[in-house]
Amino acid sequence: MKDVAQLAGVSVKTVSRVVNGEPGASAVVRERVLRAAERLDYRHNLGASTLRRKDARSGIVGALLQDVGNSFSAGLLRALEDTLRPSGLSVLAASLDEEPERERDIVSDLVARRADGLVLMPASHRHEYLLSERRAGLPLVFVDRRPHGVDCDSVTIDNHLGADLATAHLIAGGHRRIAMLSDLHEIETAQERIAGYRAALDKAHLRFDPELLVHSVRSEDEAARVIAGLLGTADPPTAFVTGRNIITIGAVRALRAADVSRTVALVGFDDFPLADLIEPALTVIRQDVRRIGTEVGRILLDRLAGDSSPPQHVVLEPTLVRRGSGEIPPPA
Amino acid sequence: MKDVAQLAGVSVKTVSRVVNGEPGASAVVRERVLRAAERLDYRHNLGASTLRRKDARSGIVGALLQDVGNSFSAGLLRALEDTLRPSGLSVLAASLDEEPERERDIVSDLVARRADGLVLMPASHRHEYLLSERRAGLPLVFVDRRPHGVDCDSVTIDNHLGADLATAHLIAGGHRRIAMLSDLHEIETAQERIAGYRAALDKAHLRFDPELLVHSVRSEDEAARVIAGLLGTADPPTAFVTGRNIITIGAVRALRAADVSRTVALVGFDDFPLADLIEPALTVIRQDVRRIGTEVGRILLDRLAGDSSPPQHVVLEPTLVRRGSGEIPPPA
DNA sequence: TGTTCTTACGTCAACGTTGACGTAAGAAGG
DNA sequence: CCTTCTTACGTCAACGTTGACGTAAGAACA
Repeated sequence: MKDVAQLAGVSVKTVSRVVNGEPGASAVVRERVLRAAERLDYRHNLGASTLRRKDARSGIVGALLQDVGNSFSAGLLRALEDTLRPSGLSVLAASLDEEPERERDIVSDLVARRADGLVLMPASHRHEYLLSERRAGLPLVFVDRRPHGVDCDSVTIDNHLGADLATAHLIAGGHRRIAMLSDLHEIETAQERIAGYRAALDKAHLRFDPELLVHSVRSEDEAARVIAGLLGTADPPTAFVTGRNIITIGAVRALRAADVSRTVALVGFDDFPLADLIEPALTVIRQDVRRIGTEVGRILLDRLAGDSSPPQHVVLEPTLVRRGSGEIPPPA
Repeated sequence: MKDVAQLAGVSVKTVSRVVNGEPGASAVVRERVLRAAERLDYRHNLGASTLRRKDARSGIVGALLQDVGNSFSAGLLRALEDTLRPSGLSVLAASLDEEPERERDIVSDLVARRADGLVLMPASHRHEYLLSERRAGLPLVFVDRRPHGVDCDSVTIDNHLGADLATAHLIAGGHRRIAMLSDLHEIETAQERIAGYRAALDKAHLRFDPELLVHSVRSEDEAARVIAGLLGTADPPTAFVTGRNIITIGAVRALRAADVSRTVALVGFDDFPLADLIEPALTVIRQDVRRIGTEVGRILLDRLAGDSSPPQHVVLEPTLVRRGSGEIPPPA
């Protein structure tokens, strides 16, 4: 900036004015400054700028997601980006892979970077460590999972309802032995889905069989193995509810492998691209990822605009999408 | 920092030493400083730190991708993140949606943020605007598309080969009327794939029929419409090559709708989750997304470590994955 | 014993920028 | 004509941090 000022024959402050489009610089000077900046390949230093400015917005929002490579996190990231960029915010994305330690590290990095806000799909279960950031006024929006120990905004879906819908749908179709495969038990979302499953059984006065509930299924392969095992029992389930997209995929593979994909029913949690094209088309509980991301972005923007009302907890309702796999009747 | 220093009864410089883990602070003082920092909720200001430091690494790498929500960009982003984070780099991701203007805006934003490097899947066709950044030493790695007008590293796949493989595979299967649907014609990648398609036809001495080549297909729906149209002609194609994942999906839908998914062959460019589960399973040209991302990350890290050798142009070979849809023979 | 080295600090300026404030010259107003 | 206002600048300090350098006290050594 000093060099530009010298070349243009003005003071640094005038260069600053021109660069920031502030008034107080004549057209002639403005032109001269811009040419000098051009000649010297001058680039504004945003870091120095935000350091000096009072309102000091870094223009960065951190998005700590489960895995930016999977369709749920990726879709969320995209919706978030679309909502925030028009306001000049950039999104710094990170994958947590359910590792609480990573979460802490990345949060502290983002705090050190003076991120304007944080979107968190937490890997940890307790969030007291965020209290001081909240006190300092850092906007914080939880997504997909609720905050525990810190009072902040969140956007989640009604997991209980989703699993209930899935299970009840199968029951309505005549099934009485319905197995459920669920994600890591430490994840609250997974627990809620299990609760929804059990609630649907209860409502229908069906006995809960612990054999039919397998939790902490962590991979496609594991899901496939579990299903193969269940199918091999004396009194196998006639339908499955799968608690997460990768589990659903593992389930499809296992049902195919056992050649029962047209005779055993399946309702998956989470929709994904092509779910309607596989055979039979997958009946799923869909969460509107785009909507979730947009809500998160909106809340964040409101907070940044100064909204200091009490934390909101937006709970979106998932919907049942009937496509075939969930409408297979039990054997007569 | 000043406050921490005062509370701990030391100078700011000592606080700085403790915060940065530099030697020259006794255990007692260190402890006192840390406690004071804790008490005051002190957070290190990375912006100020990098401003002052000589080597001034911001720790940010920009990733300008086509759409962080689609599986290709998302997978790339994830691989990139995994490669860069161990070196303390965070990834700032952005979607370009094939809009050159966005690309410029975001690049200039990242330059102003003093990003340590840029990963670019460009929407623009000429890249001279990056010359000054390169001169300034900004590491720049193009991915999926080659740079034009700026000399920098790139990681691409051999698109010509990929389309050639796909087409030749269909020809070897007996097909003689093979249609190709391709992405936006301005995208070089799309042009290369068309060239590969034509080369395969030439090698087999098959006449190129312009009616069978449709470019600038931009959406799933458009792909479906185009295919429906082609199937309705007097001498319809017996096989399709689709130049991109969303086109492939549109094609699957159209073939299903016309009830010819088991009689018309299809080879898609780009693999995606579940491609093996649809019926018939999709034969595709697969690019190893993980590998691409890892290569990009590696090059970037090398450059940041001081490697100033001439730009590398890594070209990875895509592979044909036979699953069924591409092995359907032409009607007798 | 004096000399040199080491350790553990402190002081000060600078990184690139902008807010607060000052000022000179011309315009506007009486 | 003088006064006041406006415009177009310039000066200076400060944002939070760290590099360069200084120094006092004790350790090590001859």
